[in-house]
Amino acid sequence: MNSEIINPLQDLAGYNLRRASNIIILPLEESLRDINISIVSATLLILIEANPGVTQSQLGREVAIKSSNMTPLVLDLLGRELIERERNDGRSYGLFIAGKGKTKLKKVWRCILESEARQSNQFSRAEWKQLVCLLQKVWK
Amino acid sequence: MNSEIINPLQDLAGYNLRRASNIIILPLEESLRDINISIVSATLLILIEANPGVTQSQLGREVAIKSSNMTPLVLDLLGRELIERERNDGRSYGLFIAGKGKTKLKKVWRCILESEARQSNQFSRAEWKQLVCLLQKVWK
DNA sequence: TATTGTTATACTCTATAACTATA
DNA sequence: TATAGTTATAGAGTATAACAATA
Repeated sequence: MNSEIINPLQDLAGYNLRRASNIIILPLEESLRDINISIVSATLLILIEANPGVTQSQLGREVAIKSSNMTPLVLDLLGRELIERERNDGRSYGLFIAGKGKTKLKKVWRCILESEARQSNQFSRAEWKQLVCLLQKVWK
Repeated sequence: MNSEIINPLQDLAGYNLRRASNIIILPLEESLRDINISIVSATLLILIEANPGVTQSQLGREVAIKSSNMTPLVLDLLGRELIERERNDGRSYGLFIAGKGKTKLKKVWRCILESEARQSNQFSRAEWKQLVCLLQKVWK
């Protein structure tokens, strides 16, 4: 059966945001899976590279991950030698990209930029820019 | 510590879609929680009302829920007497809104329209319409 | 007293596989 | 052989509470 059904949600921004988000995120998650990293861990690597010495709690605030959930994520990245950490003081660490992490990041960025390109080429450059601009206005 | 960190993802459409989606969905989920229903179940109620007699598999195709995950959702709605179902043939059911479901749907729609209004009033009507239009172009 | 990080735990959402019965 | 629905199970992702060490 392929009959379409009526969807009263289809003109709501919230619903369309969710669908559009999924249509971009899910294939990206799949291509990241091929290089053996989750989208969350990939995000952490990118933020650590851009902010050498960042702490777990700073990362958590930026991407809305609670400290109790951050711990296993960071331990996993440490165990895979993608990042390193140094004591700042008695209670916090500074996080840094390790050698293997730099290699992984190149692959991560390739996946992300391919994902972005895949979507954006059905839009004019002006449309794409405005989409990003409107989205930022929604959440900022 | 409140120092902002650098985020190289902030101009990517995928990242902004996810952030924007969350900023709308999370408060909506909270207001739906107050009336004791999840966003997924609320979506199902709305689709069942708009398509009386719809089957579980049709619903699943529309909102990308696998049949194995649909079963407990439908059983829950049946158990709470929000929907009813009738045998179509030996293997499928038609789903219908029950009396309690109609009452629940009024509350659900109030939550959804409030959520939509909360967000849209920082945009001009033209901007909002274009946002929805661009989002539909992303996923359709 | 507030902050950083850890541990343990639970709940939701989603994914897979094996199954039944029906078309 | 394909479809509709069920069951069981496992994995993410996220939530809370309690805790130790430190500022």
